[in-house]
Amino acid sequence: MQIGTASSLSGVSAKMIRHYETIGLVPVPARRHSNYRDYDDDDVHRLAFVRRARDLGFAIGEIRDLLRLWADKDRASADVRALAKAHVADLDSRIERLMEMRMTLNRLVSCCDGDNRPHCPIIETLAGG
Amino acid sequence: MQIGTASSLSGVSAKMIRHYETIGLVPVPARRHSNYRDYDDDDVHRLAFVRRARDLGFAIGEIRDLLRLWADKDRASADVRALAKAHVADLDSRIERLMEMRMTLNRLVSCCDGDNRPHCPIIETLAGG
DNA sequence: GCTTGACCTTACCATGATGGGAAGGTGCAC
DNA sequence: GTGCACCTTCCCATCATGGTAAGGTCAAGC
Repeated sequence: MQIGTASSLSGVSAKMIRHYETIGLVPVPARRHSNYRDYDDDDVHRLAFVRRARDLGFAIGEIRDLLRLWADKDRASADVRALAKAHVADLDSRIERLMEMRMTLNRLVSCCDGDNRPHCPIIETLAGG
Repeated sequence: MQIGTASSLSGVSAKMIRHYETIGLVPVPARRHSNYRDYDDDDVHRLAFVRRARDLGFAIGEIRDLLRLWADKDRASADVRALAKAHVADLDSRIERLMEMRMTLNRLVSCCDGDNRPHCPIIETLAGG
């Protein structure tokens, strides 16, 4: 099938499919005599795998590892689990950081009158007041 | 003062100070005859403002607005408040998205034995199983 | 046979915030 | 007068993604 078909079946844009190919995340597909890329069901399956991993926030490097583990029929599930737990820890710290921002900002917002007068604790805090 | 001094006083790297200058976030400073940039306390104050806003997760475009509001002595605090609330909403959706990822992943991790055997619900889920 | 339109190809540029490095100028202290 | 710390500009890289331009391919319809 052509890249457009593989794209709609996998949920990965044609642009990104080509990109994943150039960075070596997915194998180089066969070409027809038209020079069009030619994908099969396995390719689509792999692309859908990548998309799901991206949806869970895994970075490209981690997805590379996940694809290797997926292909390795003798893998230890402990390896996958460790990778996933590391990613959860990463998510945790990002969430915590964002929540700190939110808490600080919410505190400032609740202190701000929000009227027509210029006095504003938000700006004052940013200004180092 | 030189850019290095302004950098340590404001907490913004010299690299980023120059960057903020080229994108017009901060004004072009005076130059000495050596062609070195020359900053004063107001510049440092503004840079520290930018850094605090960045620390709260504001994007450059929002910081541009905040700087304008800061400079406008007749601003309505409601305008600042609205900007901050919009940013809080943005933080909320990012947090929610990350928490969804974390929840899904944690569920998978808890279903995974994490032993030497290859069977792994994490990989299977990614594979669309 | 020729046109039209949908698809494909590569190549380049952009985002946003930041860092790295190269090649070279400035200025002060010893 | 040399060495060192600082500065300058310019270019490149990240990460994942999108856009656009210029051109090739192919099938359907006239």
